[in-house]
Amino acid sequence: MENNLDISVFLNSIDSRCHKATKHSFNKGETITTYLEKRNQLCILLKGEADLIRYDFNGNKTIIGQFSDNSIFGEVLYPANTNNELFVLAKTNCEVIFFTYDNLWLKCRPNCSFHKEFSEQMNKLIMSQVVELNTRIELLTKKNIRDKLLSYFDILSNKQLSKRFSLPLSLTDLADYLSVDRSAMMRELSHLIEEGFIDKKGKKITLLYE
Amino acid sequence: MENNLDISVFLNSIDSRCHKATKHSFNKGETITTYLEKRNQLCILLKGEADLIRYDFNGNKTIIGQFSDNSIFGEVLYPANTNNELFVLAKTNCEVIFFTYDNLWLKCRPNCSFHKEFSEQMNKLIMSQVVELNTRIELLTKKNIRDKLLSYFDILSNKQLSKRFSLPLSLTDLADYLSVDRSAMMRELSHLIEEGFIDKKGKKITLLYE
DNA sequence: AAAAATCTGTTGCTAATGCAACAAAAATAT
DNA sequence: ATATTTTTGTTGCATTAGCAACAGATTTTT
Repeated sequence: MENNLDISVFLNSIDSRCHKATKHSFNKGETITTYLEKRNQLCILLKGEADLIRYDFNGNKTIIGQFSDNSIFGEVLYPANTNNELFVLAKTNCEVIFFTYDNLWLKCRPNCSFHKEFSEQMNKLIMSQVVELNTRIELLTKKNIRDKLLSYFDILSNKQLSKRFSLPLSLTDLADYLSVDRSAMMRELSHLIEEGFIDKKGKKITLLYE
Repeated sequence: MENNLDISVFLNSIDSRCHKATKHSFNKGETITTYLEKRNQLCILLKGEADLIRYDFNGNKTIIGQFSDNSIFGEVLYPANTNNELFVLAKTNCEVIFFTYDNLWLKCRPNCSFHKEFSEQMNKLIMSQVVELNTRIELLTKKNIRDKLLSYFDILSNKQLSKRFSLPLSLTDLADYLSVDRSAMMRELSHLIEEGFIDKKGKKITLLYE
């Protein structure tokens, strides 16, 4: 928590301390960036929420990533990918820092104090991003919707230290996050309720087992 | 490539330059580490191949991660997770560097030259890990086996700069990586061949479209 | 306060996928 | 060189999950 504050303070100081970084604001609905072939952009979301959207060759839209405060994203973190169009869309008003990857590790001057701090903070930031990604993979590798839901609830329950917790996402977004059909997920939710595994009142979920 | 060499040289020097890191060797089949509640371990695989294995409450075994040279892994990169047992198994003989996360960012002394370099190299290492993870998520979020396979082939084709390339994994491992049933994947492969999308001779795949 | 957009909840149908089981081929160990 | 283990390939069957479509509730916009 304290750590999170530290990082926020640091991130908000970046653009005034380093001329290689630029800050931009976006309104809800605007496109923050597209992932093209140049593969050199790295971004930090200072404020707001944004989705990484994929349109595949069939024209299907999928939300493949969801970003909030202190999330990092950008082309450099993605595999070169020919057949998809990827772009980041502001879900709410956003503030974003942009870097060019090539410049990232070039020091302004030897022992530049900013870059030293930057390098350390960056490590923590990316590490927590890795935890997020591994969490998602943990869920995506479950073979059926029931296990995906139960594992997801389990993680939330752990995080909020209670068998009773509230969903941080809309059910529509949750279906995207777990990469399953929304209606199929709703059906499975109903079954879990019928069978007495969980209780659900709006966004409040209670685990009834163990 | 050159960059990779740099990193390897650096990584191999770690244990002689920092007393907080320890190097261990493992034989094929040995358990490198288990992910417990302590949540403080970070590891770098210097040499060899290892799998991150999950046994869930039903006793199902899944390979949820595959590591090779210069991969980083360990509890700190994983969500706290009660119901699963996770451990890393050596697929071949392995050399591994172990850190305790708490110690990671504590400098030996102010301006310790090792930790400066470490911090920078670590950034690159984790970033490439993030690319790997995003690649996997990109694949896992495809709704059907066909799209998973075609996207995977696409990425390989891009990487090896040719419509003709060879699979770096056994088909069994590939099914695990894509998190699908092996026999269902084999069936889909057959269909892709029948329908003339791809050609397959052992591990050599040729894309016949576009 | 009304209109528009988004989210929730449900259902029928169908295709896709997981599971079990087995045999042949290939790779590894003895 | 032979035995053992792992990988590949295939099939039938049952279940799951995707898709399409719709209505009511809720939220956001005007």
